[in-house]
Amino acid sequence: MEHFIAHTFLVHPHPLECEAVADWLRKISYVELVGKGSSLDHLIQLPYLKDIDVIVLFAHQTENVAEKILKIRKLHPRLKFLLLAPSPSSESVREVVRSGVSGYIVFESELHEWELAFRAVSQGRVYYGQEVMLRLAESSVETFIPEPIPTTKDFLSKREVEILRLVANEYTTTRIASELCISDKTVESHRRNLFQKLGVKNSVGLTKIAVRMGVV
Amino acid sequence: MEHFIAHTFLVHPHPLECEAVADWLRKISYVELVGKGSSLDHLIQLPYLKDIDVIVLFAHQTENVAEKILKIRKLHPRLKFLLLAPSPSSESVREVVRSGVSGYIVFESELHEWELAFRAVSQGRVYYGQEVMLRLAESSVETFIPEPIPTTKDFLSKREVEILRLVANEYTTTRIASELCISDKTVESHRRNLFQKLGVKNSVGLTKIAVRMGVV
DNA sequence: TACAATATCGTGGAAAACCCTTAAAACAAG
DNA sequence: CTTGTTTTAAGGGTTTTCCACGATATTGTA
Repeated sequence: MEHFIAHTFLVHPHPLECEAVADWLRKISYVELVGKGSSLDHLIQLPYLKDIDVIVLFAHQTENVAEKILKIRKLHPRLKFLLLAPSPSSESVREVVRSGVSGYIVFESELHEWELAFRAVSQGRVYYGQEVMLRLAESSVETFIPEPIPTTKDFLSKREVEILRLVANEYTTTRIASELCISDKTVESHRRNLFQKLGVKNSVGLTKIAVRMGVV
Repeated sequence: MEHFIAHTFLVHPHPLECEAVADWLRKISYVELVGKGSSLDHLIQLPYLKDIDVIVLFAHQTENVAEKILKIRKLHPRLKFLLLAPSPSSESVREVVRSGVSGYIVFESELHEWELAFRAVSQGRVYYGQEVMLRLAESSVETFIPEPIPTTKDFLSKREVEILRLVANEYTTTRIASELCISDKTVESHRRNLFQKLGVKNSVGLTKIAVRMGVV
């Protein structure tokens, strides 16, 4: 049982593999595949673009990908991208991440990692594979921390971020309530909504995300 | 009420300030000042060196400090250093941190921050002030993550680290118990010991430390 | 203005976490 | 072989979290 349905669009340059992957995606309970195409260009004139949650993008070279993503994201900032690509170079990884992809893993990733990445992305979090992280680490830290966060923050309301911060600061529900002058029950509601939106099931999960988001 | 007593040695190059700071330290309930000196060199031939928990080190220039610390730590790896120093340069910060100081804050830090740093260090965690972190971020990431961790891990037993990992992975007590084939009560014991050792009061706190330690 | 998202507050109940105390076996180090 | 730490465990509590159902007011925006 999943708490969410991700309306997903698949981009894969090889028709056969595109089809195969599409079928495979359709079998996943929380994925609703709304379309597929061989390149990002086909995507732009789609009428139902704004109903899409996640774009799963297979790219064999990351040359112009970053700017295309940037262009699309400018029109539809809520769109999330999960990029599957070859092991990146330190130079390319930077601009790709800055373009605002929410997830970035290499082709060689295990199914398990794919799952993790997809769930993270479709729930508004970010996920970078080990190889990507390594390259990012070689590049400057400054460009790496701030960029991917906004997606997540936009996804949460102001109040929710506030609650998230306090939860991750070891405040109890009661304490948060009195701090914000609202009812315990309201705090619980927010907390529950956070669970749902972030796809975790308790405060420990929230805390890890809060750390990753940098709200603590 | 504190859960710990930190046997502390103070190093300050200026006699007057050394005396003043020493007195100030003595007033703190969980500090037991076991000695003071004007330089690290005085420290090496101390007979009771291995009964010391924390060395609070005021250093106006960080030139040779790193190697001195390294030398001392080689003989007494359990010794923790809290370094008070001027705002560091990107070059110096790296080697200082690599020398294994557990805490590093600037002279200008507020009392509040001093307290945080001291508690962290004496409990085997690490604490770097904002300024230090910034400089570290400018330097490479790789050199920054791994070094300070071992102190913390030494401080925890193997089993405790294991429990910590599972807690931070959103496992419930019952789940952990069945995973490790031990009683719920045992898991609770470990969890409580972790609270005590790490100076936090719930699993959210543990989680944050686990993330910092890199066990998740 | 109507619709969606957000923020608010509730009941009731089950599960998990947390607190205090005690203590025995296993083990390493001195 | 004693001493300290780790790992194990239990009884008997309180508090907090989490879940499953609501419900109403506010706000922003198409």
